[in-house]
Amino acid sequence: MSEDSPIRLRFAPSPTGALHIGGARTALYNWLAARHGGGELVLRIEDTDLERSTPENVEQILDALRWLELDWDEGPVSQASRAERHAVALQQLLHSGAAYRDSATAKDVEAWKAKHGADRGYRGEPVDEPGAAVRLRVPDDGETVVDDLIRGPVSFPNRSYDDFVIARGDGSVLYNFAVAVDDAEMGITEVVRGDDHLSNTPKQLLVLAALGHAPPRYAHLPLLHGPDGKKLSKRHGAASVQELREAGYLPAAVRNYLALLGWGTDDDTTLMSTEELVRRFRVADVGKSAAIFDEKKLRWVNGRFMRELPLDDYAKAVARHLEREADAALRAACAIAQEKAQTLAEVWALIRFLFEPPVDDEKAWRKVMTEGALPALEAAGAALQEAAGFDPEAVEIALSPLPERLGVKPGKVYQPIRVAITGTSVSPGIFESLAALGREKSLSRIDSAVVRLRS
RNA sequence: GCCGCUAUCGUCUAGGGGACUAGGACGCCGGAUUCUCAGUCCGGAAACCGGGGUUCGAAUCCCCGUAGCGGUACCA
Repeated sequence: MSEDSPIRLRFAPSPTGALHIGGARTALYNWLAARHGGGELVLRIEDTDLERSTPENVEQILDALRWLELDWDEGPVSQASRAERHAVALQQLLHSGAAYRDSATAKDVEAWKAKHGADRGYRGEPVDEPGAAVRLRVPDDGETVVDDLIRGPVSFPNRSYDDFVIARGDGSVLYNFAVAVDDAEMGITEVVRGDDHLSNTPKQLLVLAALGHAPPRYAHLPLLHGPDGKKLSKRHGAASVQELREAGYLPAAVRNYLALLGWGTDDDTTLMSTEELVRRFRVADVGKSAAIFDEKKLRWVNGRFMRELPLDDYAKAVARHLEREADAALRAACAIAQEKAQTLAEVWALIRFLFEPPVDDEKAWRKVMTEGALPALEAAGAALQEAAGFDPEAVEIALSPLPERLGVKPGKVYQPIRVAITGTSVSPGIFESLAALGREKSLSRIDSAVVRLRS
């Protein structure tokens, strides 16, 4: 392994829909490996599958990568756009005899296997039909070894592989062929991708060998599973990057959490800046077993990142998520809520009362507005009316003598106030909340509550 | 069926023959912070898939089994 020559990696998603969390992690690992090693990252879109590869799907993936703040040095290169290069390589194999045309259908292959045994790959007969599919000749003996950076050498018996199709009858080329050609011609030195490609790698190695190309180094990442141990999918909640964004997670937190899924530091560090991730990440240190995506831990990581954000950045992130202006009012609101939310989506419930009338939470009202509530609110209103100022300290000075004076526990005073000004029983600190609301609105909301209690 | 990968607390992991009475983190449970919720702090329960080897000694190495996952398309 030469550390001296610059490495070149690629992230090569197929645009069949939104970018999945698994795909996002693969992108992240490629990005971290490239940045760590001072190498280059190429973005290649595997769009040789005609129907499913729509421009919308491609845009969705680019969008997700941009949101994650994972940049690339080259591309996006459309694999389909390299069709001419693929055709040249295909001709080369046809001429050398490494590949041949075969008219066998899937059914024929099945029948062949029924006859020859399931442990033996299909071997066809060359035909002289221009419209027949092209298969690569696979040796009957020996084995093909994938020297995996994560798993070590993994060998596959050649005879268990079919002479697989590398080009359709119409001349369009198939995945395992296109990938091998592209990786070689684009000068990729490390292929970091999902485990689901491990069994396909020998085919790519065979193509590379037939073409006379040296193979890149491979690293196959363990797959990501949902909480039920099955492959991650829509039914597991937030399964795509888009959903993560909508759920109010911070890109930096997502990067941190995703990095930890399958990779850990030997000193148990959990929270890391992206710079630290880049500095410490090594593909060879990635674990071998599948990991389960646990949104609870992501929430915790996200909460930590949110609390550490400078107020300005915090307000901007909240504003973007709420699609509002990051104005002074929002900043002030964020200031009292920052310690309490784990996701951007949770912030609004905490600060809503500053922008809209109290919410209608009947349950909270019934629970809090009991006998002692009326006198408490009347006393609070009077005290706030006379308060020397209306910053949190002044509000506290005005209110703190009330519990003792009324002979009740503090909660009996503060909770009714909370419900009166916010409509519900959960909010930021009561003094901060009152101060942020302002004297006028605070008094009028307390008044309204008093009126309602009297009726 | 065939080929392959994987297997430490519920989850993410540390561990690469003796330092392991198996460590950390999330989550969970309990306590504290006497304004809610959250946060923070303290404490607790919780794991080496099973069976054989190798070795003075195995979570660590080997084999078998079991389970999970992946591949096996003229999909990517």
